[in-house]
Amino acid sequence: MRSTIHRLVIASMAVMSPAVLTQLADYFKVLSEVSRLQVLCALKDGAKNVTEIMTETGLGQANVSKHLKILTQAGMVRRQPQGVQVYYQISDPTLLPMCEMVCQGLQKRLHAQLQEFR
Amino acid sequence: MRSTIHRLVIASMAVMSPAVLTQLADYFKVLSEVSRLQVLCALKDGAKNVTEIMTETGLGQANVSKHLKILTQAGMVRRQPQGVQVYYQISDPTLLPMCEMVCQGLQKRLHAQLQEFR
DNA sequence: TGACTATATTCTTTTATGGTTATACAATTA
DNA sequence: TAATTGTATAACCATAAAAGAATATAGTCA
Repeated sequence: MRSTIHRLVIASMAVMSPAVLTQLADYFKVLSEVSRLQVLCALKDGAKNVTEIMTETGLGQANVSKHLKILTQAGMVRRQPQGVQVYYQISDPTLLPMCEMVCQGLQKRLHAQLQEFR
Repeated sequence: MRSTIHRLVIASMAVMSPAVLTQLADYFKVLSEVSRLQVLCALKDGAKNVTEIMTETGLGQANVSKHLKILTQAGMVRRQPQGVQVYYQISDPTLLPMCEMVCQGLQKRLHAQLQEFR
């Protein structure tokens, strides 16, 4: 039997207009690049400035700056200038739980595939 | 104070290898296209064949077929041939709850932005 | 003001992908 | 077997975007 939350989810998906789907797609597109996920991981436990993010991720300066702009515009990170430096931190509280949810799903799927070899 | 689940999530993000990030990015990339979200919405309450999906989404035949292949390879939908027709249905149970979670986040963000005008 | 550092932006190249058209393949029926 | 219907694939074009190099901007200090 389907849980209440599951039925609610289905109901909400039923009424998704093209505009909402576009926003959803845009959100996922931001997360569909390894470099941006690396940047988010670098910010997992607090604010960092651009240089720190560069060294932690190994990405180039222009690259990091561009990705940070995309993440900021998507509302996922918050920008905080401090003198010459600019600190960024994750601002979207649903972001990490969602990534965790997806990872668990991927893990389960691999586990199921593994079972088929036995 | 941070909740337990939040700390667990942070802990798991901390150990994400490039390989895992790549898988995550690939997963999100599949969901980053409006057409594919439309297809998933068309399947929200049960299996449909390709023709039915075409009429519900308004997408072309080749287009739908390609998107369904991508969704299938990503493990999000399951393929079931029935004679000449091929039925597809959502196979990833975390998919709809995750979309719902993101939509609520987007909604909250817009609501907060709206408050700033008052 | 001038020099220096940190970050942002512009430009270019390259690659990836969505959509369409045409074609191929598979299953059913005459 | 031939014809028809449903689905998949191939080839093409157009667009989008990621990465790097060069340049611009902003803040700090001498």
